[in-house]
Amino acid sequence: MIQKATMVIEPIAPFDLATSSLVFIDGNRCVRTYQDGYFSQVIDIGNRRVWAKLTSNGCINKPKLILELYTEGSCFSEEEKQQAMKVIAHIFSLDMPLKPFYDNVKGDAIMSQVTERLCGFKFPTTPTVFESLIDAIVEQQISIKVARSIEERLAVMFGESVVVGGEEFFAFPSAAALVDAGVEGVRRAGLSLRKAEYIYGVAQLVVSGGLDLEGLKGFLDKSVVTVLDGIRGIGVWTAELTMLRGMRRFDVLPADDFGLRRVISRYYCVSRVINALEARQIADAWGAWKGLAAFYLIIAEGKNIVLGF
DNA sequence: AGCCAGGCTCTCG
DNA sequence: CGAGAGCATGGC
Repeated sequence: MIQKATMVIEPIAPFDLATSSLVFIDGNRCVRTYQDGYFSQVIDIGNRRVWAKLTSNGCINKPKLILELYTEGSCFSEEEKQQAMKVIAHIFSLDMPLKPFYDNVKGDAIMSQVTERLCGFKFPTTPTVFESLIDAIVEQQISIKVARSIEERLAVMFGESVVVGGEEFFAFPSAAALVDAGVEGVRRAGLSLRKAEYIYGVAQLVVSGGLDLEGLKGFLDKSVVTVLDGIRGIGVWTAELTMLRGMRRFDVLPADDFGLRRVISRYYCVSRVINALEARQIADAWGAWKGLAAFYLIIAEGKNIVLGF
């Protein structure tokens, strides 16, 4: 018997689900995707997981979202519904106003145009720090498309599943599941032996209690980098991407990122190759939003937005 | 076909 | 120490 619950969420304006979900387009439907106007993935609501489907029923300046939850089992409690809304609000930072960011970049001719064109874009984050950290390791060096297919494979192979109407959906794997998989198991998702070792190592650290990733949220940026950088397989880039996407620290710029430097240079330096230091200097103008701002450029590039002056 | 992608570690010199 | 090879897969 399929259980269904429907809720309405009213995010702080502006918010645009379509732009914010661009990165999920063409994702594996069994894991996480944005298609036909809805975002979907398995989310954890406490004692169980459910399949969540999110659609927009408003406009950018008066956003309204419809969240549907599906599972087979007992019907949803009020508490579970609240938790589900909380997770969705976390993923899309629905409680974070963009206006201060937009106001802050008004003096930047390029960024002000980009934010105007992409008004309501929020860089999606992950429900847990662990998910971001593992994703960031997967994403080291390889293209985003390759990384995503490996991430989807990890979920299908090792994630808990929810069955809805005969269809199986997969959550991001827990640390314990990755430890159970072993280095060889993790490698079979398409990773190099090296990366499989890194991921297994992190999972083992988490399971053993030697690494409290959620606890790092209380640390200063520098301390988080120091802790994570000390773990095998994790460098500054991986630590910074984890802070940005996993801890919603939108002021962090992963300046070592090749693609990010390329897009900054495309919009700010006539495509001249720049190093991490130059990238950080340019990004300083975006203030406490530099990481988020950088992703505005990436989305702008993806949408092939050409700026006029 | 072969090179490159949102890095990092390990090994040489 | 600094430079350079090696890594897995998919897209071009």
